[in-house]
Amino acid sequence: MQDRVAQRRALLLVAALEAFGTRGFHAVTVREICAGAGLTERYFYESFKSLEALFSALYLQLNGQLKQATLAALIAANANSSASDSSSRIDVLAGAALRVLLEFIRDDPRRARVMLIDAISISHDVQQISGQITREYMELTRRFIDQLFPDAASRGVDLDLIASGLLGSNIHIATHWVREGLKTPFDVVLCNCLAIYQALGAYWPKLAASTMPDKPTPAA
Amino acid sequence: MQDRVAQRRALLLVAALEAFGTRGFHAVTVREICAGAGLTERYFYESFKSLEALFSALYLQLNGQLKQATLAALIAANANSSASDSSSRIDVLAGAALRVLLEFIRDDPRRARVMLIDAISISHDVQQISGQITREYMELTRRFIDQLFPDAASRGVDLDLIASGLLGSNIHIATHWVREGLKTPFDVVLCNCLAIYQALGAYWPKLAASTMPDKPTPAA
DNA sequence: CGTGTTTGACAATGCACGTTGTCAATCTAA
DNA sequence: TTAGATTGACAACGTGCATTGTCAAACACG
Repeated sequence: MQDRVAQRRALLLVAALEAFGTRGFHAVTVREICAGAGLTERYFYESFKSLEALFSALYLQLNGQLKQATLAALIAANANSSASDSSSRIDVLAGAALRVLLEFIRDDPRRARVMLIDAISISHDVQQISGQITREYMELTRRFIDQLFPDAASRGVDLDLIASGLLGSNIHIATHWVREGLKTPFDVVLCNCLAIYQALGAYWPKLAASTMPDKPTPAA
Repeated sequence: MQDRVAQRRALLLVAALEAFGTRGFHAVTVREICAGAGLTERYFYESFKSLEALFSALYLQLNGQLKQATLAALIAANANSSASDSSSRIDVLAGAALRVLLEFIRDDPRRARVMLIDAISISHDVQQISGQITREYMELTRRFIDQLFPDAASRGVDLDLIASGLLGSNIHIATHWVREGLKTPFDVVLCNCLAIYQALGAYWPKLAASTMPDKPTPAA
């Protein structure tokens, strides 16, 4: 009965989120997962080839949820602000995406451990997946910037790097937030994440205008 | 002879950088470390209680080097630019610190794996250390901002969060850089890292002036 | 020289885990 | 009811590793 198999698989994923999300990937064993899911080892191998495979499945599941929510929010936000200036479109679009991300983490901080911390340090296979997903988010950010400031591809400015930096700032702020027990109010976190986008948005025209002046290069 | 012990310890640290920095902490065994160092297991336990202890020692060593170089560069840069406006002091100070960081990574990318990737996902003990060090860098960044823009502690702006974000952008850009084989030119990476600081610096006065307006809050 | 310490190679132990297998209990369907 | 599939508890095997121990060679120094 394939229904039953899928249900067990789902149970395993729930147990995986609990185990990986609280103790971290490398502190978890197959037996623990099975105990958490109320199943025996046999049913683990029924659905997953290894712990890594389970982790990958969980990671992909979480990312699917987040991506779907993000895209939905972006579409909704875009509809509401089609005729605004660049500055307030940043507020609306980046704000909507950031809100979804932070809610996703706040609603279940175990996700942060899985998606933001462990995913990048496990085996090569998982790093491959995480790298791919990171690139997707970078691409989203890059297009976002590119659309708002078509003149941004000026000399010396690398949109991929800026996008990577923005992504990194979100990731780091979110993990730091979780690590401190979410004690900083949600809106404060959101505002300050957004402030970095806003600052870059405000600064961008200047960047595009100037030729990115050489900095003093004291003794390489 | 205590000289000999210290020398073996140093050999182990060299081997640790190679092993941890290329294959990652969890893919490394005591035996591999010993083989890499040309020593036998006994001398491992002579200097370290466990692989984790070795990793911690390596991590602290690398951070000591980086911190020392960073502070030296900041002092030197500060001396050269004591009488400039805020904007160019950002260029000089943040540029100097960023240059040191990126050189540190470029000169030996294995350090990135140890310091930026693995350190945050290993056992609780190591995470404690890494959290402490992260806080140090955040504190440095925070003071840096605070000094340049004393009016920055305005309503809704959390300097810790901004500092965390800046740190995260540097970390993410650096790891991304390494992951792509350092193919992006050094100066481009530096400029774009710096651009985020510059953007925030330019944006800060506006932030402090306005009351951090409420963003539209579409369906929390 | 020769004694005691340091070194190097490696065997031995023990543990934790992944993985597969056994077997009886339970459920399903005719 | 009964044959066959499904389930659950758990034993069994093999592996890989950390950690400790053995022993002989090399060395340091009186």
